[in-house]
Amino acid sequence: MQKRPAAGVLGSLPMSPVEATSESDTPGSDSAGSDFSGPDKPAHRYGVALAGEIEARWQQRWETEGTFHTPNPTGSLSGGFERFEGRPKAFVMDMFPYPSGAGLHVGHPLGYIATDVYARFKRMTGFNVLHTMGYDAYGLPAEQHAVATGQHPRINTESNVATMRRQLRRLGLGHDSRRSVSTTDRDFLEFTQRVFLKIFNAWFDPQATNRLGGLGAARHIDELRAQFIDRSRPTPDGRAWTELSVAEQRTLIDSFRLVYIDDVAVNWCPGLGTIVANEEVTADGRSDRGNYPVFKRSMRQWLMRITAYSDRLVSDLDLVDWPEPVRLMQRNWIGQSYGARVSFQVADSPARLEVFTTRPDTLFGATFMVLSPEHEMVSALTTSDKRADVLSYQAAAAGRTAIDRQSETKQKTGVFTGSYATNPVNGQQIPVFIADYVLMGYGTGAIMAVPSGDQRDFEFARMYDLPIVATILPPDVWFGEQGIESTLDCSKWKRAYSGDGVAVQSENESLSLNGLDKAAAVSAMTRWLEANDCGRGTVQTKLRDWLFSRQRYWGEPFPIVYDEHGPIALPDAMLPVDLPETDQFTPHTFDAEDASSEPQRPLDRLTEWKNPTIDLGNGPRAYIRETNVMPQWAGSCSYYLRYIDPTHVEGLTISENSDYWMGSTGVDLYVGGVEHAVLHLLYSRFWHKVLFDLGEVNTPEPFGKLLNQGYIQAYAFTDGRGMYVEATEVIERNGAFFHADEPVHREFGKIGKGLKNMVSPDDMYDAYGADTLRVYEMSMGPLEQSKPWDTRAVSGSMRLLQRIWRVVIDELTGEVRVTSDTPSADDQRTLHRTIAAVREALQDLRVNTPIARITELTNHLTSTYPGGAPREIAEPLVLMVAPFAPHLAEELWSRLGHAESLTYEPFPNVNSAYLVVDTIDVPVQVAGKVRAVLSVPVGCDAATLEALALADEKVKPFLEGKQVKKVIVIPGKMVNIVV
RNA sequence: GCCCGGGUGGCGAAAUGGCAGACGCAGCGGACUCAAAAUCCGCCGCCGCAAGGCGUGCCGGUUCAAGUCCGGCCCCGGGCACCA
Repeated sequence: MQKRPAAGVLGSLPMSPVEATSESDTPGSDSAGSDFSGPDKPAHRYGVALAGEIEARWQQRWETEGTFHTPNPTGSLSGGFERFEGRPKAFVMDMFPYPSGAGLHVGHPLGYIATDVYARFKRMTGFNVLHTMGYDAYGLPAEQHAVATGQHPRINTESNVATMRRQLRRLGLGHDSRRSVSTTDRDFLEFTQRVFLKIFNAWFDPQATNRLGGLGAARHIDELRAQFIDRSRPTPDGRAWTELSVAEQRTLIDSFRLVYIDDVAVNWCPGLGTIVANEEVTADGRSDRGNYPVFKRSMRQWLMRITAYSDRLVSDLDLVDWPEPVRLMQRNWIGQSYGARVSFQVADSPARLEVFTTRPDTLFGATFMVLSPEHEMVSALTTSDKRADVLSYQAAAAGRTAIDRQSETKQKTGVFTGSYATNPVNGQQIPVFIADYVLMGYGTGAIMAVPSGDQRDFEFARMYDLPIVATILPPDVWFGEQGIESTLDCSKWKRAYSGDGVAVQSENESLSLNGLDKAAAVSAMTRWLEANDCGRGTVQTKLRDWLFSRQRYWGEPFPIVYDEHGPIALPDAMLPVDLPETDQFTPHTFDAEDASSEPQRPLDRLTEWKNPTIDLGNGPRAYIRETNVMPQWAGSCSYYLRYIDPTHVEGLTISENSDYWMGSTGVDLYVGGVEHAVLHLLYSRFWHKVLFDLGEVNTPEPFGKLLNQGYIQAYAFTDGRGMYVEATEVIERNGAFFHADEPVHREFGKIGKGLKNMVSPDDMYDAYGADTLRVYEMSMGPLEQSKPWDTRAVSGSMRLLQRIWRVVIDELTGEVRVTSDTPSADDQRTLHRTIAAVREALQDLRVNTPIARITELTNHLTSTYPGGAPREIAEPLVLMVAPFAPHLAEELWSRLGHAESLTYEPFPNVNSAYLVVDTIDVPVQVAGKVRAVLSVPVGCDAATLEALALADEKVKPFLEGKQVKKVIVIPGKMVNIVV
């Protein structure tokens, strides 16, 4: 799930540099760290050494006691559930990471700390909390690393997972380690294959009523077969089911499945021996890695029918509490447009050309047609005299990638096929062109061109001197902008008019749109098309079915074998289909220019594995295994369900457990980077909806609340040659920056080794401790916001923890020094205001302001009670800081005499009696500017306030020589004297 | 080009339409110290000696009152991009 470029770069590093960093001398630790760890400090001051000791001790105790083991209602993890009976649940998740070999930098844990703070707060407010962490461990970087080193990817992957687990353990995250999964674990692989088979053994019935009452639902494939058998659904050619051969039956059923095989256009890179994703192709049509040519080719691939769910994937976005930008991105990605399909009769031919248009109301203005160069009917439509032109245009287009085409100038190109089609509304014969501005991947790959209403068509028409007919009357203001008189003579127009307006020049014997506005014209035309059997209203989506096969080694094998008729799903009992052991994970590569080469998948070479003899119920027989593997997204689609029942061996989960943890709205909090706003979250929602339709889960959406954490960025420095220099060695002098006395240039960017501004959490553990890192990251600002890392500023968080320590512990003796004194009313008021603010903010996942409130309370205590604060205030303070700095809080709680971990200790409650005050300050404004502050009793009425304000000595000078027009009094808030 | 998000001190940031800058970093001054560090106390938006004036990207509006609401612009960041 790692963002692609990062995974690609970081994943291929030969070893974990983090191990090396943390054991050698760490930049920054000597300058910043020694401030807190020098030899002359009081013996029991909270410094980095003491923090490290406390943290290691509590991490050990949590592990030994299973503090964060969360019980399920039933099954193998149900021990201790009684304690939570009747309590609410909270399922708190991070997007799990790809275990990169480069280890973590300080930006990674931001979200993990935030979910941990929230999870700990929820535990202290009575919730049963499911919180753990997994690893998305299949994928390309590990495979590339294996290719480079000859070492099996599993070895490297497992060592990277171990490194990350170690780094995260030191953060003190309250994860239930029993539920921590890696997608490459054998159990998890089996789980993924089971989910795959649920989807494979399902079809989408657009007529079925789904569980939300809408139309369209997945059903088990056997129900489709039953419909064919009992003839409630006719076969395509009308024959009875029993009259079909076994092969025909299989092919028919397979064509309905949610997972199916089809020919699709892919980016084939012979030099790499693999298909590459669109994002991996450079602007000049070469591979991102290796710089080999990439060819657009059609290949047989596995696909998932995600487009069947387009409507629900859009409409159910209303059911989730997600950031609006993410919902928008999903809607745009799915890209539904409402319009019509229109069918054009080809002249002198029985063939028809179908197009999609969002503007059927402009059909009278369609004066030519354009097909994508790859359209399947191009060859049939091309007349012999045009064949040479068409073929050369097609060849030129094929040699260019989609990206290449787009980067071209706006100049439209195309060629005439020699054929004409009939405009169904006016019988005109209109020429058919091919042009690469029409994309094969959208709609039908063909358009009706309305040059008066579409700028692209307009440019094309001008280029090839084609007629332009207005069907909408543009408003006068539009003509004004063009600097021309209002006219329907489009030869005078400078551009197409695509806006709204009244239809003109749009009538035939049975239809007139003239005078109608756009909406009325669209619906009138759509009705006419349907009545005359040459079109219908439809919704077109940009979303394509999901290309699900990869020609690689390090991924999940399909639980599929083939016999002579096609693919067969293996039964659950034969799962998992393990990835076979081999030392050849390199894809076979070809002459980089050989576009006609065929991919040879790594698994194809394992002939013994590929050709098993299996008994599928009719005796042992030879089969051929599927040798594609699943894409990396597969492992991340359903992992939240595995967290629920990590040891369960039948089906997907125990339904009682998934019902309990998913509740009515799904995962209660899902935190991750916005880079997954579309693909991961869309694929995951799709799988979940299929499982929902099939009754495997009972929420329509997997993730009820989503939050995107921002990035942590850092300054980077370049020298005179433009080379990056080690950021930790740069010195600031009078606003300028120097590295080894040479001036350097400061810029701002992602943290990482590339920019030589890497800051690892290990550096921070060594210089300050994990609690300080946690507090600092939470105090930096709102979680959603990107913000710059500043190692210098970390010391402020350290100082806060030192002061909290000092509230409870005598630095010189190490003795607890809280008193049994009765706190003053002022203390109580400060405390309870803090509690109220912290509780309210944490409910909303605002993590920075509670730290400010806790700081204020701490400062109040250290200044009021330099020798030790009242226990009645100190204990709630310790509990409030616990979600942020859990090790420190546990240590203080324990020293305060509590035997149990504070994990489930109730979070302090607000006693509103302490919030009551008898006097308040009311600002007095004159003409909107504050001139005085009145100290008045609570409940002071408006008349008294007004009198006090007008009589105030500070106010009087501003009233001199002026007429008081009006006095606005908001009792308890404000007095404003208007002059 | 279209669609989002955001512009507040030297820096990170706070602020149900009601005292702009809480809290922290950096900086300055003081206490302690032979000294330094650490710690503690104080100052810390800009202009001004002061009184005071000016300040939340810019211009305008609504309101007794605008960082906050409305309209128009500018800049920065992100997403999509010949989608018919």
